[in-house]
Parts: sequence; C-alpha cells; structure tokens
Amino acid sequence: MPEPLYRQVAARLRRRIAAGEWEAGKQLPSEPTLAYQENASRNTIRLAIALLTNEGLVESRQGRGTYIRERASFVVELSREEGALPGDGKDAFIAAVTKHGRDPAQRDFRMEIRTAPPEVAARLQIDEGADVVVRSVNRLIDKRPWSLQESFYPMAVAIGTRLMSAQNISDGTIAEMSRHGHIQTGYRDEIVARVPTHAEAAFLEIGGGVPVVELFRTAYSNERPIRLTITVYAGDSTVLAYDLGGLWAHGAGEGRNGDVAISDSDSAAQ
Amino acid sequence: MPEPLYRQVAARLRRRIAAGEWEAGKQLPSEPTLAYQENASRNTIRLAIALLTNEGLVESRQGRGTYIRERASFVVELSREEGALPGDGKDAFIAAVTKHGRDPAQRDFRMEIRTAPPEVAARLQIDEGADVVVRSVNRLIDKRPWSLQESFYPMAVAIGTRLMSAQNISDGTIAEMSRHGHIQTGYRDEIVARVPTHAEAAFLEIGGGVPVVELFRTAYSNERPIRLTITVYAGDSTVLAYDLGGLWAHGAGEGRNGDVAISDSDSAAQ
DNA sequence: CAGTGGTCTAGACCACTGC
DNA sequence: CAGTGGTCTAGACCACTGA
Repeated sequence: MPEPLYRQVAARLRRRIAAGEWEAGKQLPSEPTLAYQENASRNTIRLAIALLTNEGLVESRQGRGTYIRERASFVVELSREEGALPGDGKDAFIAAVTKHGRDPAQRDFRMEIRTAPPEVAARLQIDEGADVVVRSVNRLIDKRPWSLQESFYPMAVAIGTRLMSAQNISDGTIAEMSRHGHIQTGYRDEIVARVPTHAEAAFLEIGGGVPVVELFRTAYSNERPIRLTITVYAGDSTVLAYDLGGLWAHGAGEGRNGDVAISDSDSAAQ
Repeated sequence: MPEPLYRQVAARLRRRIAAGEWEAGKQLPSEPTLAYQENASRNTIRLAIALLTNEGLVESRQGRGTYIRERASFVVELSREEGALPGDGKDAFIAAVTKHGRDPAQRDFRMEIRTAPPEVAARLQIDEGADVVVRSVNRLIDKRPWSLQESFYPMAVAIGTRLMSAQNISDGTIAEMSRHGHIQTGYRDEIVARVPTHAEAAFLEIGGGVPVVELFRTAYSNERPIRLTITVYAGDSTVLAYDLGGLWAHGAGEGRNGDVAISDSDSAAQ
C-alpha cells in the first residue's frame, strides 16, 4: 500500500537535487553510499536512479559516477524562415545558431545512396527499394550533442545536381534544387516521440530511457515531394515550436529557465 | 564485449513478436517460463521486458501477465481546422473522430479555478499565482485512452462567459469567447517529449518509461493571449502533423500501417 | 487457491575510469 | 590499484488476478 521504496528514494533524491545540494561536477554519492544512506540494497538504489535518468535529471557513466545533468532547453522554430538568407554563403544552421551567440558545429557529414525503406518511399512517393540520395549530418551546439539528421532525395531530383556530391552546398540545398527547377512550395511535418536507439542514445549522450523527438519533414514542389528530412533531438532539452495565424506571439514560450531560441530553419537541411 | 544477456533476450523476443508468434490476447510466456527458456534469472528477463515495454511493444499488468500491445497510430492534424464547424452544435473532437468512423468518448470533465503556475502565467502573460479558469477533460477513442487535456483561461477573458460554468459549451469555446469580444487570430504550439507522470501513465495505460508528447497551444486575439491548452498524448501511438505552405500534401504521412488521421482541431479545446 | 508480475535483498563478477 | 557503475544470479515476500 505505501509507495515502493525505490520511488521514495527517487523522490528524496529529486528533492535534494531541486534544493541544489549538488551542482554540475561529479555530484551524486556512489550507489553503495546511497544504499547505506537510504538503508536499501544497491539494486533498489539503481531502480531509483533509473527513474531520475529517464527524467533527464542525472546521467551515469561507467567507472566514473552519476552526475547531475545540465538542462539547457533549446526552442526550435519550425514555422519561420528566420536565419534563412539565400545566397549569403553560410549554412543556415550555422547562421541561426551563431546569431544567438551560440557555438554551432557539424560532424560526420555523409553522402550515400541507399534503397528507400518503406517510411521514406511512402513519403517521397517512390517505389520501396528504389535508390535515394541520403545526406546526413550530426550537429552540436556549444560542444554538446544536439541532433541527428538525415535528408532523403529522390534520384529524379538529385540527378545532375550537387546533391550527388559529398560536399557541403554553401548556399543551401533549397537553392541548389531551385536552380534545377525544383521549387519548394510547402512542407508537411510529422512529429513522434519514442525511446532512442542505441546509437542515438550514444551520440546524444542520454540514457536509453530518455525520450527523443523525431521530426519528419516532407518538402514539396508544385509537382512532387522533393525531399524528406528526418531529425532526431533529445526530448528533454528540445522544444519544437510553430507560430500559426496571428502575429501576436511576443513573449511566448519563455516559461522555462535557460531556454534559448534556436531557429532551425527549413533551409538548414543537408 | 558481447552484447549483455538482457539485450540479447530482448532482441530475441522482439524478433519473435515481429514474426507474429503471439498476437493480441494474453500473449507472452510468464517471467519464470522465459527465465527457463532463456536460461537466465528472472531479474534478467525483467530487464529485457522493461526494454520492450519502453518501446511500447508489450504491456504488463500485475497478477495477469505481459501482453502484446496493439499499436494503432493516430495522426493529429494541428494546422487544419477540418472538423471545426462552428454552430453545428457538436463538440469538435467528437465530430472529427466520428467522421473517421471511430468511437470518441470524453471523461472526467472538470472546471476549476486555480492559481497560475509559472509556465502557465508566462504564456498567458498574467501574474504568477493569479487566478485562472481551468477546464479539463480526458479523451478516449474506440474505448482506449487517448489524451489528457487542460485549458487555462485568464480571468479577464473568462469572466461573464459560460467558461465559468462546469457545463460543456456545445458550439465550442472559441465561439463563446468570440461572442464576448475575444476573437482568436492565431496560436503558437510548443511540443516537448518526456516520460509520463504516474497519473498520466495510469490513464494512458502505458509503462512509466514510454514517452509522452506534451503540446502547449497558446491562442491569441489581436490584443492578448486568451487561452493555453496543454494536451498530453501517448508518444508511441500519436503523430503530430503540420501542413505548411504548399497545397501538395496528398498521400503524405501514410508510411505506417494502421494509421488513422484524427483531426484534433484547435476548436476542440474545452 | 495457484499463478502472475512488483518489489527487495545479498552477494558476485565484470568493464571502465583515474590515480 | 581502488572505486565506480553495468550485469547477473538466487531467492524471498508481496499484491493482484482469475478460476
């Protein structure tokens, strides 16, 4: 009938964390120490810590310890084109983040040709198993992992363009596509939340139980889907935002401490 | 160096589920049985099942067993007003769901006056701790839990309207506000993913590690924020969708089996 | 009542970190 | 090397379900 012990322990730890008993560096006592303090077995302590981990409050690293997690939230503005300055010679992601005084970085850029899995084929309206061009990049802000992104282009769109090269396109892929007659006129976003894969958890430096948000953006010209971009963000430090209709949106979305608005505009897709 | 046993077990179970070895009813073998089959301890089996639970594949109920979860996905269209027929005398949620041949239900409608917590006060641009009218409702589709919704109204907006009553407003709260001079001209949506609270997991019938998506919709007139609606959905069976810009969106979003588009239009807020 | 999952313990060995 | 978290076992008692 009473609350299970591991939940009680988790609640006590949550309170101690909220009270600021520990801060950024090596923080929490070790599991054996907590077991002694809480008069519980180590397994029970581990259950409690697992709860806090899934909430994004702490992070454990083998051989090192369990640490209080820094929780800076970033707001991704998905209905604005702020920061998208075609022809300015700068990558849209870099430009948007730099503008907010943050330090952007991109890593592991890849260009591959793969066969379209079902969820890609359906959205691009091509045959399952057909070739698609995939351009991928991992992004960081202030040296902390931020997002994993893959963009899929139908061969009919990519052929004969610089999308077929493993080079960055300095004025953006939207501009490159438009030079070849594929003018983006709109997009559809689909958002899901799920637990991360092993690889995602590793890159985003989150526990396996911390949710990620996955954004599917299908971009269209007047004739056809021209690109699908799939972006995965750590859920506990990302807010996706849309402004629709009115112009009166000043001061909105400032409900959390430490939030920083990062415009991840559509044209940042690789 | 090799994959941990509990992950191997989880992978084997995942494969057996994908192969259709079990279906809907009481499905998985009991934990002791699996422990024998897999030549592992019961705790290891439980770790494996916890992974599947967080992925939304299975669901355990004390005293009964572990079951294969049915995974119908619903798409929530957030940028259309489909189904919003002002003055037709039907609730917008009921109308939208019925239109798709599904069975909608609403439960536990509450109207309360509370003091505004920080995240509400900031979005409604009122003082923290000021009175707000809160209208809440839990929703189900086909008798399965679907969403938890709370709408917050500044007193200045609600006063003198039927929002102050615990009755449903048959033609919708947008219509009621507009009759009193508060014309909605736009809104801002903010989306986060997180693990559910105890109460949310209980109502949505998901494990404590299955992510939920939380949608903050702040509605504006030309003068001020007039409503904040917070909706919580089970992440593994919900897709939030926005159509922006172009008109060419036919056939999009059909990448998953069993998806059903449910328009949860803005005017469905209570 | 027997069988299920939920909680909890005590102890073990391992892999990894940093000194 | 000692200390950390990661994995795994064997067993216990409990709460809840359904026949």
